[in-house]
Amino acid sequence: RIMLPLNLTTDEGPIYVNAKQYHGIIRRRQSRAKAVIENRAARLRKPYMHESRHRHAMRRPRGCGGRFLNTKTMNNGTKGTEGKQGGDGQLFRLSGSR
Amino acid sequence: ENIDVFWNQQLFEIQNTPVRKTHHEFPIARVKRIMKSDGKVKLISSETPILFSKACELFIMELTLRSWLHTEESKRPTLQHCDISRAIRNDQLLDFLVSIANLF
Amino acid sequence: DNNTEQRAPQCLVREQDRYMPIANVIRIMRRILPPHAKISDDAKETMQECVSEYIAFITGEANERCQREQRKTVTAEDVLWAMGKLGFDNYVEPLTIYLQRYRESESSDRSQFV
DNA sequence: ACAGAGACCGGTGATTGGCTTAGAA
DNA sequence: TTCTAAGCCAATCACCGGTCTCTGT
Repeated sequence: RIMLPLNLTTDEGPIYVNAKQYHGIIRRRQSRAKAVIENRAARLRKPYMHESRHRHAMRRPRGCGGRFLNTKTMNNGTKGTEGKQGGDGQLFRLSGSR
Repeated sequence: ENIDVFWNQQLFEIQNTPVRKTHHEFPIARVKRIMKSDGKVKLISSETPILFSKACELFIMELTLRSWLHTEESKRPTLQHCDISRAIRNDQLLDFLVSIANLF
Repeated sequence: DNNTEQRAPQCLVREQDRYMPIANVIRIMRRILPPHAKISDDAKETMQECVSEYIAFITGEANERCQREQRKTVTAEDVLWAMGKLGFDNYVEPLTIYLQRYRESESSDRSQFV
């Protein structure tokens, strides 16, 4: 086991690593530090990646359990008088399928 | 140990699964892009990302299994971040991940 | 369409360039977990980051061997060699078999085309 | 001659959130 | 006990793989 050079970015104390991986870990650490400096790499993750897919998901019809539902099986009542019962096969949560 | 039977099982699967049609669990183009993120890499053989795709399957399964052992030890049904961190600290093979999975 | 994707100018490198698709990662994780097992969201993201680091770590070692031998192309043999040198001994034999079987299937496909 | 990069294109599976309640705390 | 968060569903569209030309070895 070999001790890694103390990293200033982390408050962690000495870290000992596998001798076989030591040099590779050092190289990767340098490469990542360089990438952070060049690309301003993201520290936090975005809530979603694509605006179009986000809008698609928001616009899709959902069952009363919040699930996306099959639009083909759904369309029974042509009028909007009662949308809840009938075609919606997902009215209740089935037990054991959280 | 659990890990040993895992590797015997995987070796058996690879030897016995017919590779009729080339179906990969991971997109080859993205494996190649991640490899290229290292600016020093110049050319990449066409079969290298295919090999890496299979290697990623094995790696994810091994790390998930090692993490799950700690999940069971804590009597939880949910594998969470701290289980992966414990798995990384538990084996020297995973030392290369200490930088990215910071927790203790 | 392309303009709508430019919302957060925080990072120049997109997540879809740095990580494997998370749905694929989750599918592989569930393959070895018991059916009743659950996975937290940050565990999924952590596994995603670990896989990327796994590729980059081994690629870096393989590429250094290429540079030492004055070659420009990273081959499958370079990757297998790097895995062995970095201590991933369990991966070498199964992946060697896998590579061998892959090459056999590909050469048989090409001989079929006559 | 060979092998991989890059550009193009058409098909397709990864991405995606509201509700319920399991289960982390 | 309180109340956070993971699974569930499937339709769009960004991306993947296949094919081509071009370049370097």
